[in-house]
Amino acid sequence: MAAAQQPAFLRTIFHVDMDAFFVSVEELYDPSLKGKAVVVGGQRDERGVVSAASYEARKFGVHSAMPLRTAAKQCPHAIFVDGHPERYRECSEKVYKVLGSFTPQVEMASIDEAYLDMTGTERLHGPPLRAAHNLHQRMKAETGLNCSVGIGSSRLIAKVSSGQAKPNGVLWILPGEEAKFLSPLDVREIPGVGKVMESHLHALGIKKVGDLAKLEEGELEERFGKWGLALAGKARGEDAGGWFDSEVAAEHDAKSISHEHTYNEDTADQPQLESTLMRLSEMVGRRLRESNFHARTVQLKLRYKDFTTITRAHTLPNPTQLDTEIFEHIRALFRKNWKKGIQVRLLGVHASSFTTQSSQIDLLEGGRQQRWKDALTAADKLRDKFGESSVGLASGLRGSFRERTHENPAGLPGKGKAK
DNA sequence: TCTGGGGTCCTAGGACCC
DNA sequence: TCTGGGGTCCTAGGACCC
Repeated sequence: MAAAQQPAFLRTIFHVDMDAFFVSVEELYDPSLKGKAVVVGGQRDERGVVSAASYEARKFGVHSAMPLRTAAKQCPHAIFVDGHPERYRECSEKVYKVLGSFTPQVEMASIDEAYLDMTGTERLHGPPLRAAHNLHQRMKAETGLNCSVGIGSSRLIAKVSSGQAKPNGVLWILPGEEAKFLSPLDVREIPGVGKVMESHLHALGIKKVGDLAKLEEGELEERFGKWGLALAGKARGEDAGGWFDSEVAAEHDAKSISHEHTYNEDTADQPQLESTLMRLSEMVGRRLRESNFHARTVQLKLRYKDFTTITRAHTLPNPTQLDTEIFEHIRALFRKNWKKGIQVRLLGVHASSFTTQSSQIDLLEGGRQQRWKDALTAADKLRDKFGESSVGLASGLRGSFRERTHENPAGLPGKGKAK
């Protein structure tokens, strides 16, 4: 019973969503962008998609995930800006600090949105609307950024209402009014309903959340499985199952780490492709070491010119966090699965099935691995100090890496011959 | 339209074990 | 003799989110 999964007490959840976050951060660095059509994510002629668009640009139909070239056609006068992830992370931390001063129960759901469990904070902050308006003001004063706040009795209601409050607004859905609030909205507004689910529902004549709520739970389950059942609960405003059901600010460990690269121009040049895999393996290995994870499974992702995409995984007998080991397996997967001569658009390296320690390695192996780990940790530190380009096991693109790749196929550090 | 990069979760089939 | 089934691990692919 979905209803039985609801907590016995009434919760007050805030969902705080920053308005056009990337664009707003760029405006802090360059105020002349204010009020203009701005597209963040790359230049107008580049391969890539829109990360964020200003409200002015949205008037011309530009939205995130749209190809940059399409955006340029729809809104020729837009200003195109490269993204600056460090800036966004920095601002996100400021946002987190402001939220944390209202309650310790803060969970960043992504770089620009958070859930707050404000249950029982009335004596400190007053009723929800007052708390939300204070928060809203403080956010502007301390970060220079606008946000919208949705308030509800579940994460779902809070999330959907912050969406309805945009831009720069606050919306509180009173307990008991959940179904009434959702009913006139498009099914697409429900988190988890994407393009595919939407068209399935449309095919059944279901356009609004209200149509969904009228349907038998059993029918939804029969048609869409576990998902359909959750959907029935969502139509009533319940956090039906999965992540939505978890407590706000519960700890979640990362489940996977990955890096991928799309070429500006497709290529079938093996040394170039393998050098990219080396670089991606290094990036993944580095992140594993930073979080002290060892991965049991490594996965190659390969996208051809025609966009057909395959993934090939390999599970290791001993978990690893070493660049060279990751690369060794990734390269083997690549050589086994790449159709030689066919142009490649994207490569990716993915690590998962984490353990906190590398399990059971014999002493000799262990000693060798420890020396590797020391060498790599030293390299990580150098990179922190002098930048990404200062240390390369076999990194870089084109020309310069080619010789290195040939003479040092395993990308081994230090002097002497590989092998 | 010509389609990024980083994630999470789900499904489904096959292997293997009991 | 004929016919089981559950559980877990692994892999591949896909929907979805920001």
